Amino acid sequence: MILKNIGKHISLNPSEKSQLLSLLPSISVPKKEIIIDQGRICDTLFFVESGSFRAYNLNKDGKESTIMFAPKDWWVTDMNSFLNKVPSLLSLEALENSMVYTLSRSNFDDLLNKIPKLERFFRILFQKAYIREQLRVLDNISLTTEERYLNFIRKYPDLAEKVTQKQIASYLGVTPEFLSSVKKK
Amino acid sequence: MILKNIGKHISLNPSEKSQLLSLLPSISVPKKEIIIDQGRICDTLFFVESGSFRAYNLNKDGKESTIMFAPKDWWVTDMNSFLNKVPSLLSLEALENSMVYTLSRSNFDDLLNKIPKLERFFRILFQKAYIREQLRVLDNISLTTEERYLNFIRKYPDLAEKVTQKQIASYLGVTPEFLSSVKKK
DNA sequence: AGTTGGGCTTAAACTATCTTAAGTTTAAAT
DNA sequence: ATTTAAACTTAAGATAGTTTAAGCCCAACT
Repeated sequence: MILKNIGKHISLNPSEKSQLLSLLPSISVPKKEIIIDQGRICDTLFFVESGSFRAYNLNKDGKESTIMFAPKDWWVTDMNSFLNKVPSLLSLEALENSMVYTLSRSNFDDLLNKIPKLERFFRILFQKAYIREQLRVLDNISLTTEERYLNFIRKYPDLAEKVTQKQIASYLGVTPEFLSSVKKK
Repeated sequence: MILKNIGKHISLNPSEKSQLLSLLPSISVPKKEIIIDQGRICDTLFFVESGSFRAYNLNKDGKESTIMFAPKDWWVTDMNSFLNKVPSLLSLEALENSMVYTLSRSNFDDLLNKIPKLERFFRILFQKAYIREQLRVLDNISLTTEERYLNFIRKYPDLAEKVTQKQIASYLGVTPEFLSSVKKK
């Protein structure tokens, strides 16, 4: 699945494929396990082969904000921590039993040097990630909670069934109580 | 300035530099001129050599939302429109008399093929843009208007003086009246 | 079977933010 | 310099969202 994901944007020969896979050990993650800890430096980039994850931030008052969901076939990490070696702002938790490939920061750097085509792959990946986040910002500053909720279930219908409403509320930036009242309308 | 900007992440030889510059005509843009029109496909990537810009979206009710500011030394476009050839969601307007380099989509593709090192440059550029937008999303869903306003003037002190409060309010996602009352506190 | 805890709903009281509208200040244009 | 339009402020009343608290349902544990 990870090769197919990369194959969407670039094509690798068999030797490059095996080289890549050798630097990407996979691990299985049971439901509720946390693979990125807020406050620690995160030096691993993950690819979700199966299952799904939720990334959330906990503020000083204990309020939880869901930064992103990572369903299968997604790359995920705290990119700021991964790139700049600063403490992570988020924790990443498995929503269900999952399988991920792990790419360490040093292997990431090595891979980009050994297989320069991967620069293009990640360039496109981050370009799309940037677009996605920018659209989310626009949603956040211009739409009502109801519109954002409808957008969410339209864009991620599968996720919407898998996660709790409390988590959806914290993704939208409202309380679960208010989301509940919005849904009733 | 644009060569210095690129030099932050990769190094180009003189021939590459001249090849690059030959594909990046520069234009001067008078204050208030619009160089990206919401609704039209945007096939140009801009680099702000001097001056500054504001990108905003206008919704059906005429409400304006500021998606981003682009001060000098920034790359800017409607990335979704540029990459996917869909109508632009934003208009880009000069805040003052400015100078920009323009890179067309076809020259962009050509350059990346001719100078593969640029893949790395843009990979890093988009990686940082993604991080920035993700932090802004977290701000939007977890902070109060007051906190977001203070963050804004702390992160962009120069911009905060150059733009109107109406524009800052529409960047934060609140009305100018409310921002005014927040400032009074 | 009984208990515990989490997630969902409802409701009341409270706070944040919007809308509208008026008055004032600032900046642009003549 | 005068005029005009836009930006900023203020304030009152409306709507959106939070907080707290209670109750219900369902799954997990004892």
